[in-house]
Formats: sequence, C-alpha cells, structure tokens
Amino acid sequence: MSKRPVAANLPTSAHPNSGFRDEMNFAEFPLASLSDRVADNQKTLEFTDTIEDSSTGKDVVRTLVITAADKFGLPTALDDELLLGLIKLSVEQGFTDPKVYFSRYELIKKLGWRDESKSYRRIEDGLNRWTGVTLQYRKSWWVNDEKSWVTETFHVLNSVTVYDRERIARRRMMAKDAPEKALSSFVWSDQVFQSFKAGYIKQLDFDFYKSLTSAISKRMFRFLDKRFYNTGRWEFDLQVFACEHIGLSKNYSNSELKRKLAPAISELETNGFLAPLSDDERFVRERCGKWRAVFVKATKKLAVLPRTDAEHDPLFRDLVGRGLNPRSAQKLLREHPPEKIREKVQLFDQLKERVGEGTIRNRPGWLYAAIVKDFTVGAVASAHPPPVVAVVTPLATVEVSERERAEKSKAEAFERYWEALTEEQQREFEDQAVAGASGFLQKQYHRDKEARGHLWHASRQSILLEHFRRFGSARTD
DNA sequence: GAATCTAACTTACCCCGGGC
DNA sequence: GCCCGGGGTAAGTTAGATTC
Repeated sequence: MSKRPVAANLPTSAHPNSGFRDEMNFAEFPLASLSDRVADNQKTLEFTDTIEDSSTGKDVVRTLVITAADKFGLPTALDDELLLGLIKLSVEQGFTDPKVYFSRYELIKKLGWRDESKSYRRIEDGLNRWTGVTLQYRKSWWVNDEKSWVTETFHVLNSVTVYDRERIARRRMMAKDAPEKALSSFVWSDQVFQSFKAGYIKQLDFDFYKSLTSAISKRMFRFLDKRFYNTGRWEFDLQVFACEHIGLSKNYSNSELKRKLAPAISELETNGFLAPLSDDERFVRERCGKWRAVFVKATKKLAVLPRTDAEHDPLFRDLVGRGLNPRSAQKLLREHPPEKIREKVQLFDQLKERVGEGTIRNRPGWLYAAIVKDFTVGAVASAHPPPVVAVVTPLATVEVSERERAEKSKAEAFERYWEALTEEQQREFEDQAVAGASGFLQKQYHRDKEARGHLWHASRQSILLEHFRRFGSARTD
C-alpha cells in the first residue's frame, strides 16, 4: 500500500503565500457577511451601487443578490477567505481544469489556518455553502472578453467532494495507481472559471491580507486595492462604501459606520496601505445625514515581515538611528551578515564626515543601497557618490498587470506633457482643471491648498490627470 | 432626527491537546 | 502527515438609552 502523503500529490509553490489571486468581480462587491455569523432567518444579502458607464455617460445601477441554501446559510468572512484559497489552488494548476483536487490539510496550510478539527469542518462547511449559494449579478458581473457589465446568475462551485480520513484510506486502497482519487475536489462554475481564464484576476498580497486583524480591514484592502489600479484617490458616499462595498450592516447610522471603519482605517494606515488623513479629511459632511469617505493610497505599502527580536539588536538601532524604516532595517538584518552592515554604517558615517549631509539627498536610501549593492570605500572616495535610491526599496517582485502598465503609461504621458509646459502654462492648465473638476474635489482643493498635505496632493493629482485624460492629449497635438 | 455610547448575544478564533 | 476535540476569548451585530 502506498504510504505517500496525500499532500505530496499536490503541486507546490516556492513560497506558501505567493500566487494568491483575487477575482476582480469578487473584490468589487462583498460575497459574504462581514460578521462571524448570519441570522438563521436571513437568506439573502443584497449590495447595490451606481456607476457611470464611460461609453454612454449614463448611470448604471449595479446589484448583487446573494441567496443562501436553507441548510448551509449565507457565507461569512471566513468563507470569503476560503475562496481565496480555492483560487490559489486553481492558480497552481494553471487554470487548466475547473475541477481541482486538494487535501484539506494542504488548504489549511495555504490559508495559514490552524491545523485543528475546526478548520477541517470550516472548510467543509464553506465548500458546501459556496455550492448552495446563488449569486445574481444584475449589470454587475464584468465579462472581460466582452468588456461589459452583464447580468448573470450562477453558483460559485458546481460540485464539491470532501473525503474524511476513513474515506481517504478506503479510496487509497481502491485506487493505488491514481492517488488523486483519494483527494477531495471541487468544480468551479462556468462563469467563474471563464472569468479566471479571461484574466479578470489580480495579484493579492496574501501576507499583507493575513496580517490584517479585522474582517473590515481585509474587505477594505481587497476592494480598495482593486480600485487603486485606476487612481490613487477615491471618494465614496459613506453608506455606499461601508454597506454596499465593505458589507457592514445597513442598520448602522453614519456615526456607527464611521466608528466601525475607524479601527480598520487606522490599521491600513499603520501598515502603509492608506495615506494617513485627519478625521475631517477622511469623512466629509456634505449635508445633514450625508457623508463622503475619502481614501488615498499610500505611496508605498510596507512589506509584511515576521516579528523578530531585531529591535534589541544594536545594529537595528544603528540603522533606524540613521533614518531607515524599522521594517527595512529588519529586512537588512535578516538578509545580510552583521559585519557587512556594520562596515556600511561606518562607510556612511565616514561619508557624512567627509562631504557633509547635503551631498546625499536621500541618506537612508543611500545606506540601504550601500548594504544591498555592497558599495565599496572607493565609491565614497570618488568625486561622484553612488546612486541615490528610494528609502523603501521594493521588497518583492511584483507582477505588473496590463492594466497597471496602461495606468502607469498614462501617468508618464501626463508627466512628460506637464514637464514640457512653461510655469504659466502649468498654472493655466491647473486653473482649467480645477474649474472642470467635481464640486467635491474643487472644495477639497481650495480648502486644503494652504496646508498642502497628503489629501491636497492626491486631490490635485486626480484633478490634473482627469483633465489631461479629457483635454490634455488634444492640447499636445 | 442624527449622532454617540453601552451591553448582550452568538460564533469564529486561539491555544491547548490527542489519535492513527 | 493528516485529522480531530474542548474550553476560554474576541469581534461584529443589534437594541436601546442618552446627548445634542
């Protein structure tokens, strides 16, 4: 009898948290209740918003209705996370087949859940729920092949087979030459699998996702991470954002929504995903009972590193004392020998003494690069200091999607256009852009102009880019 | 009437363990 | 490696009271 572990039959990836993807329709509207539980008598969830169809200029009302099977009920936040694990299993199989084989143990490891009975039951319950749940997307399911919002009704999973220990052993005995027959399996519905195949998926930083503590932070991260593809600044009606896109209870008043969102926002700010804004900037009262929520993407999301004892290391203090981000310092300590770090710190201090602080514009960045790129004494002695790099060097290889490239290309085109203008032309362009912006953006632009904080820069960038998209290229011709 | 605050309720999470 | 069990704790929802 084969004693080969079940998980050994599964393909593995180099890093347990690499290869996580999010289906973008699933990121746009919640598929599950944020709560750990859903009332027994609640059988449906409904999420609605209104967007402008760029091709017609008309408003489109998008609705998602989630209907639960009586026996298994509505999905919860944990079922949503399970879905990410199922997508990862499919990614590893290269989306070759809607039927995916897996062991619950392997899935538990991928999801970072504890290896305990509840996790096994949770997976089985979740799979049953996704089989029983019906999703009705009314003008809210994006078909990437057709590039349009369509109406579709479907289940997430068509079928599920979960084997317990006893059945796994029995099936191993029966099918010695086909180990996959002892594995559990599930089958994606046609619509979901087609969406995967059409590439309507995005990379998900699962380490970052898992580092978030609350279901609200996680949901906000998935939704905003998708939305930040287009622009680094978004404003929403508070109730639409919190209730229709994040999934908070619609019974909450505005103040309760703000209170519930506050810890999640704070967590996303602390972890470097959202730019910090004051309460007045974050939540803007339009009129009585009507609030808007503003979110600005932080310039760099901090990589999630495991907690270490690095903080007690004198070298850690040396690096942080010279301006390095604590996380970057931790990473350097993990990845480079102490002698090398000590040497570069000395090099850094010598350079400072010899040529002064003004020579290097970004000193922490220089120190980071000196360690990573192994700058030598010669580099310091030469008249030309080594190249200056950003403080936060990219810590992981990031796959750049087609959409990201397009957005980057637009932004670069704008930068080129802007640089070619005289100061007077820039002022004229900016005045016209502000005049043509929405009332809300105009208000924020003028209100925050003096302070020139994060929000003002983000608002200004949005205004200029939008104006450039509409008229800028015509002006350049 | 809107905004704020408190507490009870339910269930997933966390931490510990064991069996095969 | 894989699957399973129990007890305490934490988090989201809800209802109701209070303040402005």
